[in-house]
Amino acid sequence: MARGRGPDGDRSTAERILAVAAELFARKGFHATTTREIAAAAGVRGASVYHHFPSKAEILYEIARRTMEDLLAVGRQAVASSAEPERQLRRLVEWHVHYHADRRVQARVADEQLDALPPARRAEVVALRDEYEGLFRTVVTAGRDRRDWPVDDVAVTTFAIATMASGVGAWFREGGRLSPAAVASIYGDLAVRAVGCERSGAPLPAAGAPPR
Amino acid sequence: MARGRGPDGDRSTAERILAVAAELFARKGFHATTTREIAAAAGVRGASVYHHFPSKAEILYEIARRTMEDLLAVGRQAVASSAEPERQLRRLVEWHVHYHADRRVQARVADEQLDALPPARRAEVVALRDEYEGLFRTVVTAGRDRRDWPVDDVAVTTFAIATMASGVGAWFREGGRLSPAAVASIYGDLAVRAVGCERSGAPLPAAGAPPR
DNA sequence: CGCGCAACCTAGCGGGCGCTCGGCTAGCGG
DNA sequence: CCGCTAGCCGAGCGCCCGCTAGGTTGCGCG
Repeated sequence: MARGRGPDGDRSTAERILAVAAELFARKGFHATTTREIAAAAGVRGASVYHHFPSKAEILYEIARRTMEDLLAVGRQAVASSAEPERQLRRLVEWHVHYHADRRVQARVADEQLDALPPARRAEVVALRDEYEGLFRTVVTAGRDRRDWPVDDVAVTTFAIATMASGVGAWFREGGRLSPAAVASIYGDLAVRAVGCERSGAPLPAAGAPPR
Repeated sequence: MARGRGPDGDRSTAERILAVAAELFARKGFHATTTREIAAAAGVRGASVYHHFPSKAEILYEIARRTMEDLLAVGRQAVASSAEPERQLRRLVEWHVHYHADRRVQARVADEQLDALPPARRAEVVALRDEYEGLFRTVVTAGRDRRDWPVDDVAVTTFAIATMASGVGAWFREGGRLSPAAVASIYGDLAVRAVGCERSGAPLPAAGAPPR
């Protein structure tokens, strides 16, 4: 039967499990969250969770993989949106921050809970993450080589900017003082100034939402 | 007896427990670490741990509190070392990074595992952390008001810089390509440029180690 | 209608967890 | 030389974890 559907129950049970598990993993961590809690939050009994997922770890994997795939797609479009390194970096950071603000729960899980995955699954997600970080590295390298950004060390600088931009997930709350777009713009400014390119630059045509 | 002491056994058992627990908490997280693992790594049996600490959570608390107290002391000296906001910010970031590189295990635990503490203990450590973050906020505010740094939003900027500087604990390894001082200097540059103060500035008399 | 199966349930297994109990032992003060 | 105690241990308690077995329900469909 399809009991979960209808006016009150939203989406399918599997999707509801993913949503509430992400919330719990983000708030308490993977190991501190029990399958019974996930089940209760999703409105089913413990055993029913295992009708949709083979293990607790696979729930985490599904959340993390989807999120990294989304982020990678957004990042690729950010880089493709211009040939100018400064614009590429600003868009990368803005969309990264925007995504982390919009979907902060999933993004935090994907950033912080990977160590809880079994090695093979962890490797899959880390591969996606490395590919994503490669976008930042490429753009910073291009800025240094073609636009003379005063970047001491590409690897360190890249990682520092990515870390900074991900940090937004730790404090951002929907409906707070600042909109996702406003926060994204602030982080974009910080990033382009940090790498030392001169122009303060108009914050791009629109600091708008990432695609999808 | 004082069995643990001597040529091979280092320090007291209590200190050894704190050291190996920090290592395990940093690598696998608090909830994924068992008291039996801590005991084995410290060279004692499980029951002996409870001769020195009343609970696993109190071990985490001791690590986190000590670390935040150290960091706060270092940060206060960084601010006191100059009256010029740019120098204060650079020193704050450099010493923060240097500390995170030198004691990355403890620092990561203090940054990332606080949610595992019981509420009262968590509040104590968070109070120290808030005081520490206040140093950054004060310096950024001073730079904006007295030196016209183009800071859009003090709270967001402060948090972004602190997040960036803490991120060094995720990748730094002793004996790698860069020394703690070199990494600290790079992060110092990134921070002062990010807030938009003009001078590239000599990297201060010495980007040396923090006190203590 | 009545079969098949997706969805969900109740009940509970096996195991590892944090932690405790009571006892042994070595070194120290008197 | 004896008694005290800090330090450590073996044994194990009680709990709750991830997960499973097997049954029930009711919709989709021929």
